[in-house]
Amino acid sequence: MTKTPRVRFAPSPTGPLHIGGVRTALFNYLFTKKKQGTFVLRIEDTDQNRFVHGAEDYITDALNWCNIPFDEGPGKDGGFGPYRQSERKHLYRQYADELIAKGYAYYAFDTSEELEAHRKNHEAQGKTFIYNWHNRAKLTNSLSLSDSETESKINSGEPYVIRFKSPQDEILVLTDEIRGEITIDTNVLDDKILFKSDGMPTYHLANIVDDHLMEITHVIRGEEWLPSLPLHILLYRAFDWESPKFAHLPLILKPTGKGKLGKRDGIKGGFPVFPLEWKDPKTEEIASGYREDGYLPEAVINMLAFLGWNPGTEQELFSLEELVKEFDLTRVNKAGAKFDPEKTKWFQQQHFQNADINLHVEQLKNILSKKNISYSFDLEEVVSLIQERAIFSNDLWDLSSFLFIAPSEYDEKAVKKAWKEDTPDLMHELTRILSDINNFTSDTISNIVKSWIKSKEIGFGKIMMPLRISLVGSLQGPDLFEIMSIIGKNETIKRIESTKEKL
RNA sequence: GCUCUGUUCGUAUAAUGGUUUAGUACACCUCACUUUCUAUGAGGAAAUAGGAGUUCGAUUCUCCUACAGAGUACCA
Repeated sequence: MTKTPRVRFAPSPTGPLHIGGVRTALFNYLFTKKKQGTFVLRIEDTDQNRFVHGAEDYITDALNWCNIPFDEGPGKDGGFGPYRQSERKHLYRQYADELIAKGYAYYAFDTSEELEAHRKNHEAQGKTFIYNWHNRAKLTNSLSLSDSETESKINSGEPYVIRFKSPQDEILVLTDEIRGEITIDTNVLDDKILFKSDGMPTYHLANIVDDHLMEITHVIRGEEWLPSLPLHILLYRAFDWESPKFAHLPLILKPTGKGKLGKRDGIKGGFPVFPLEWKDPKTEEIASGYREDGYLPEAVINMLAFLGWNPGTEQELFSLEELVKEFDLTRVNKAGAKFDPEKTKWFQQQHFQNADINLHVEQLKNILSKKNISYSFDLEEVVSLIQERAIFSNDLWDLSSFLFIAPSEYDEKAVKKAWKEDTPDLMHELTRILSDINNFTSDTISNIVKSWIKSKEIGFGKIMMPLRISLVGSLQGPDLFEIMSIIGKNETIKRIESTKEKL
């Protein structure tokens, strides 16, 4: 009997959460929800220098918008709080001390400058400087110094860090849920700092302590953490704690070129890399977000889920519930995936088409009231007319604005193509025909107008194109007869006549 | 440099030690539909990085090479 999982998403509040982070959160969510487990949000703010105001709110807002809210986290205590590492500061020191007492860690007094000099020195000789068994006896630490020397240095207030004493001559075989076995020689590991001279733990210590204390069963995180896995496993061993299972997700790469997806790629490619819009508090710079660009959260989630995962069937369109049901960590890919903005748009289009029409009616209503536009149409009719050509909610307005506002300018190319010498006369005749129609529905208009055109033995384009220009302003848009029935007889005739005058 | 990880059409991916002419989707091209622009439908082109080995048989397993990514901070 396996216990219900507890997973955590542990971002640091150094800026807006980008879609790679959202995907990590999503995979955690899907994994744990499939087994009725718990999704914990933990804020890793041990580096006070990089703290960005508003970033934490952004993270929770983004998760909520995506419909993957956390069960436990800041403001939602589940008995394992607090959930910000800055608020757990007092906890970590004792664990570092425990490791020292057990001989798994030691004090080190080397300054950053000294270490930097060593690195440069080694580099010049073509070697790599690693702070570990190889040379720690030659450096300034509690292993090379006598106990009294160490004590006096500490008592005199000299700054120090606590380092992990990584073992010598050991081959570690680690298991990753996605990648399988990973082999590593401990001799290439360095003695990572666990506790900084500013009194804060580093990521590694805080992470292991918190995962243990919060009873995390599965650590699902980005591939960039894979190189730290040996250290983390070693730490669990040193504490004599049961280690959670680990899964490292493939990275999301730039759509073109090399490297992982970054903020600049979005600007360059004209697509958002953030779920929500973000305004940098310092530079006032605005980074666009999927929400503000009109994407549905379902579409973003669906797209993200398919970056590095697939259900093994040919189904591509999934609701969140379906994803929860189908998700399986073993079906996650190992290789990094290039991000595809086009495919994202396709997911959006599909979800937009499948969405409830009332949602679109509401959206359009909001847009209209924002623009202060009064109308007398049935908006549901308007939406059903244009829905199939819309991808984003803003398209709803772009595609229907001509219904609400008569065209005042006409597309030049269209006019040149369609407005000929005999057009005014034909249009005049058309208005007379239209005005005689009593039942002004699209079917009736269509029948009457079409048979009139046929009887005149001229091409459809001769009538339909100038008519479209009159009603729409350009040679675009949905079915003309539907348009006429929505805007009504009077408006239709009015538009034809005013166009005739202007052209 | 060193360590780890990875490599199937342009992109995301499926499949299996043999029933595969390697499937699907996006993008691309062609055609159809249409009064126009979309949308839609039908069709097309397009891939197992290279080399060796194991095997009756490898895209699938092993090794080497190449390439790519990540890590290599008192950042997470």
